[in-house]
Amino acid sequence: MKTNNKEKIKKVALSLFGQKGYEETSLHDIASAVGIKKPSIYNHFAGKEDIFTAVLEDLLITETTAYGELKLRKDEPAENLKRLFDLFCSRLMNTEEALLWKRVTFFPPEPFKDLIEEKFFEFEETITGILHSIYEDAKDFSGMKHFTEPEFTAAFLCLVDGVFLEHHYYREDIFRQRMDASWKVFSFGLFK
Amino acid sequence: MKTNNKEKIKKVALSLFGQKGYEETSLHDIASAVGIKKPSIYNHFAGKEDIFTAVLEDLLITETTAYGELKLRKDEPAENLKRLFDLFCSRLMNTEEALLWKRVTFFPPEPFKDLIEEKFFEFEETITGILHSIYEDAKDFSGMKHFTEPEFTAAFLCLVDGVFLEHHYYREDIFRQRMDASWKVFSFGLFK
DNA sequence: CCTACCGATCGGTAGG
DNA sequence: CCTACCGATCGGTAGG
Repeated sequence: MKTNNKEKIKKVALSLFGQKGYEETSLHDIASAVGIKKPSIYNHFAGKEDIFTAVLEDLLITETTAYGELKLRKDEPAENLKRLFDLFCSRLMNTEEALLWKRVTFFPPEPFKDLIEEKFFEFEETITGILHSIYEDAKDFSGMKHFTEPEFTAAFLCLVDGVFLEHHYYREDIFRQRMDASWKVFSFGLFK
Repeated sequence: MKTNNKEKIKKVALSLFGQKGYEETSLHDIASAVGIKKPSIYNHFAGKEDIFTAVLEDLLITETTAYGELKLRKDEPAENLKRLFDLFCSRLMNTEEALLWKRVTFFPPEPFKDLIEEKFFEFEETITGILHSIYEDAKDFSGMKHFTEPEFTAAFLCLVDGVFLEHHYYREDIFRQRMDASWKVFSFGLFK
């Protein structure tokens, strides 16, 4: 049984950076959660910043893959948009990645400001790409009111950003009610 | 000319806590921005936590006052809702309080979790109260589609939460476009 | 309001 | 993978 402490460190760091933040998580915290002593971390990583970089890289791959696997159905824009919304909400509620992603996109630790901004726009392009396909279907679809693609995209991203933030504030049952109500008004606004 | 360093300390702390966060702001940072040495802070406050508590208290008073002064017009629900939305957006863009409020509601420093949660619900009640008056006007108003009050409230709060978050990500010109597009879809959803 | 100092904790290194 | 240690920085105190 190989222990593979390098993977363990990344896993623990993902969790602790998400819960407490980068600066508030010490290498001692990480090491003791893994079951080793602090200096042993340096066998696997060049330092604390190196751990963060590795964790963030894994996170982006995980997220991009998850959205890339979303199956869209031809000529079903309303259905497709709902699927994207549901995938977003479920990842938000069920993955450790979401917590760290929320933290670092909102309040990036100083040394990583540029890196995180870059990753943020990379991730947003993935979502924007999916929205583009859906819009292409929807613009000729009689069921949708007239919106430009930037309006369509902006309104959807604002909806998910609102949901994203509220997931942080409310208990799950209240959160679900709010999510449903917001979706209802949004889809009433978008579709005839 | 009285220097009034106690007020200076609060002002500087509001700004630094907002920009860098509570844990990442040192008493040395605060003191040197005020133009004094670190131990002199203890003439005005019992410690770092005491400064934070005082700043947060002032912040809540400022915000509650600002929303309390919002003038609503009888039987103009759509107009009133837009005013509330605009007040929210303008405070978001123009006050230092908004940055600190974003930070601490989203990722409260450990020692203040309970205090901040309490203040959060207190502030939300202020907004919910305003939305209640607007809904009372709107529910008999033929221009609004049928939504329950919880749906109405949830959808509005999700909209402003989305805007709140996006203000952080985008430059002002892009932010304004997104804000306008989101409001457009939202109001199409709410009103006939 | 200051200088001088405290114990604790941080990321990181030496050396095995 | 460990023990033992480093210089820097933290919040806070003594004493004037």
